[in-house]
Amino acid sequence: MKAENEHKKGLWTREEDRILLEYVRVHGRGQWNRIPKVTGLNRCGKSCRLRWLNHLSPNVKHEDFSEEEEELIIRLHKLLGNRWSLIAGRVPGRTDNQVKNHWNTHLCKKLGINRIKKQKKKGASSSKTESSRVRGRYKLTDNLNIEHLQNSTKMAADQDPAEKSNEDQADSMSYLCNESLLFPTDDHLSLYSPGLIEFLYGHPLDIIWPHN
DNA sequence: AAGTTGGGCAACCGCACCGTA
DNA sequence: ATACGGTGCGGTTGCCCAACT
Repeated sequence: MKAENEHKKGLWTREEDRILLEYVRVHGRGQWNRIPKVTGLNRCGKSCRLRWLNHLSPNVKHEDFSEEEEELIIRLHKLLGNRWSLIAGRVPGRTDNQVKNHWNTHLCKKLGINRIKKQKKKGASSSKTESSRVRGRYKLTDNLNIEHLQNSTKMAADQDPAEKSNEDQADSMSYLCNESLLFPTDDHLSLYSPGLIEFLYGHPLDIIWPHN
């Protein structure tokens, strides 16, 4: 029998939260698998990590999504698809789980997107391993080619804005992201054309554009 | 009032990646 | 080269609760 099966599952109690918070306060983040041994908390490391990232971290916002956040998520989803962690990375204070849930429960409805209805009973997981296996993986360091990104976005920026719509630029970026290129951090935002930034954020950003 | 249904969200699962010994 | 532990990710499940019958 695997040890993981001995760990408690389900919703977290206040006391469990308190123990986990105390652990992180003393030891910092990481080494999640040590938590059961160190604290006696009957949760597996993965569960502890998830609880911290999604709920206990001081960086997590717990209030409802604002209109601005929803608009940003919709724009980012148009660009990136279901890359929830990438999307969440550009929505301050929101986790990938929050973004994913909000998209599936609210935004799909708002946008009139049909989702596959969730299967209520067991036996619905047959496609899970398949979807996990087939899913194209990406990671920040995978095929990272800043020069390629720079050239591509510069090409987009060099075009007459009147001739190239933001949606076209978004399509270009979608292609780049599908090619596993990095969706830029704040440090790399300046690689984007002003038009694309405005498309993503709904308003211009105060950025110095190196290729202007 | 009791039972049923469906939405919302927290949490789990399985897989992939990364670093290191 | 490879085995292994730790971590990250997206899809899915299951619980809770309000609305409905």
